[in-house]
Amino acid sequence: MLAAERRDHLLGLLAREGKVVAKDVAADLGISEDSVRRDLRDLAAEGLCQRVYGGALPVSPAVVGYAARQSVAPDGKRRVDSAAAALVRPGGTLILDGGTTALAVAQALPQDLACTVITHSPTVASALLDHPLAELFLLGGRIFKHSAVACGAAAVEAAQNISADLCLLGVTGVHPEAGLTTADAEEAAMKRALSARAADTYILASSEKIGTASRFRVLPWEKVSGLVTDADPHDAVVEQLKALGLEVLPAD
Amino acid sequence: MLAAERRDHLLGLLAREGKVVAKDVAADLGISEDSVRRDLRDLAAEGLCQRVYGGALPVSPAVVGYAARQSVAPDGKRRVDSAAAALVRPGGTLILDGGTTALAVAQALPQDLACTVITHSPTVASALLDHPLAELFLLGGRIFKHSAVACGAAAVEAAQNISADLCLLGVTGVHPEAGLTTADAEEAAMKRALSARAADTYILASSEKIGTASRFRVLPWEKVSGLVTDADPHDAVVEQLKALGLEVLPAD
DNA sequence: ACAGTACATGCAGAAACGTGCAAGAACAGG
DNA sequence: CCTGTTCTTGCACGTTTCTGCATGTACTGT
Repeated sequence: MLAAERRDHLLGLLAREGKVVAKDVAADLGISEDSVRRDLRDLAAEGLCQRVYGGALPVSPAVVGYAARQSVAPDGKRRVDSAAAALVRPGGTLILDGGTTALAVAQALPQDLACTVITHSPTVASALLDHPLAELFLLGGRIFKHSAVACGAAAVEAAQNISADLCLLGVTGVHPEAGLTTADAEEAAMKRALSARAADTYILASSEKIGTASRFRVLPWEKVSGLVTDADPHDAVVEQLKALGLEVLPAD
Repeated sequence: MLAAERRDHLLGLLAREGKVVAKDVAADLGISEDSVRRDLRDLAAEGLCQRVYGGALPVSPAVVGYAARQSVAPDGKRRVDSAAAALVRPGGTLILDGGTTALAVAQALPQDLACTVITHSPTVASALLDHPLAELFLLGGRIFKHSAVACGAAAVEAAQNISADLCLLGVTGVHPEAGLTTADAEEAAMKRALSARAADTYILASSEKIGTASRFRVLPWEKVSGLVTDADPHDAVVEQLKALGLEVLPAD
């Protein structure tokens, strides 16, 4: 039995039965009470349960959903996505790009945040199906399989009919001179079309993207409001971007 | 054993069993734990799994539940889906509805079948992303979460711009007098719009749907070419449908 | 107040981990 | 066909993490 499994098991018990008794679980799983207690302590530290004498109780349901999702997100991108999710205002409209980082953002949207999400990614849409409050709008078009998003003329046309407060774009390259770049021309055009429909555009860029460039330009810096990244704020490239007047949101 | 094989094996285990224990896999495959760990590390870097102490877990528990649900799909739907998939001709264009049965059809499409699939379901689209030959076109619109498909004016409008050889629709009720019915008016309208764009419309109906009716009429029998079902061909209701001139394709 | 239980902490053995290294396979170029 | 390069794989090593036990403390119910 994996340690992470135990944690899931405990969270499951909390959700299903509304409580956990350390002694019983230890007996059920055939492990020591100490391990159960340690797990519960950790979960409580992350806000996933409320520790009580003898076991643990769930915290408020909305918070659980959110925090539990956080706990299963891969650590690397986790901080970028929650920082990006925090940009979304209650009641606002968000255009969300495709790609793994954007998907992580979708999963990081708090369960108690009511907002409208517009996306051209069936994957992102699927991930948000069980979000209790998010309104979903899907942009159709021909699907580009390698990136799993709708692109092309139809998709760009569909994008013309929407508008939003915020657009979160993933890119493959973030470079001071080359600007924001990606590997496919159609994708680049689609990202441009999405960005044009939002008041503000922020770029999602995990640290390995910083300082690299791909074949096709997506946007010049002037069209971008900011950058969400987990890169070191004192990184040379990041400093250059700040000098360009870009808002850099550190993710930690 | 090829490295790519190992990766597939690991992903398969994750999907089927919901976890991977490095030690066990190493013993099973007769390779070192180091290789397993390296693979898991790589997969985690690509966001395909979550690395934990002792092994790995799927990225999202929801995905597992989903994959597990598929794998234990009742035999009934399985046979309906392959019978329906057989209706698709090489090079043809298929409009595929949303819902679990349609999803099963998507997964039953032979890997060597080149065709175009048009769908308003992000879930179906996601499922076909890894089909090597299928061309995918997504119909956008407001997402109705309970059924996980795009519906409404925008979606209907998007449907006007496409046409296809075959339309496969799932419904919740199949009744000789009431016709084909479903539980939601918007969904019913969307299904009508899809059906209107295809030369032939076939209905996907696992046996429990036969003889029942829901609130909203989707189509009259005249607009339907046939029915794919795993119900007994000599069932009274099925015989009635045949008498109406319907082609009934048995699934076995 | 007292007994019984739950708890935190420290500790030690075991297991898992990351890294560097070397042997071998696969491959490209001559 | 040979050679140099790159990639993969397994092993060894030191490090980190986990787990159960022991100990002393805190809490609960009678």
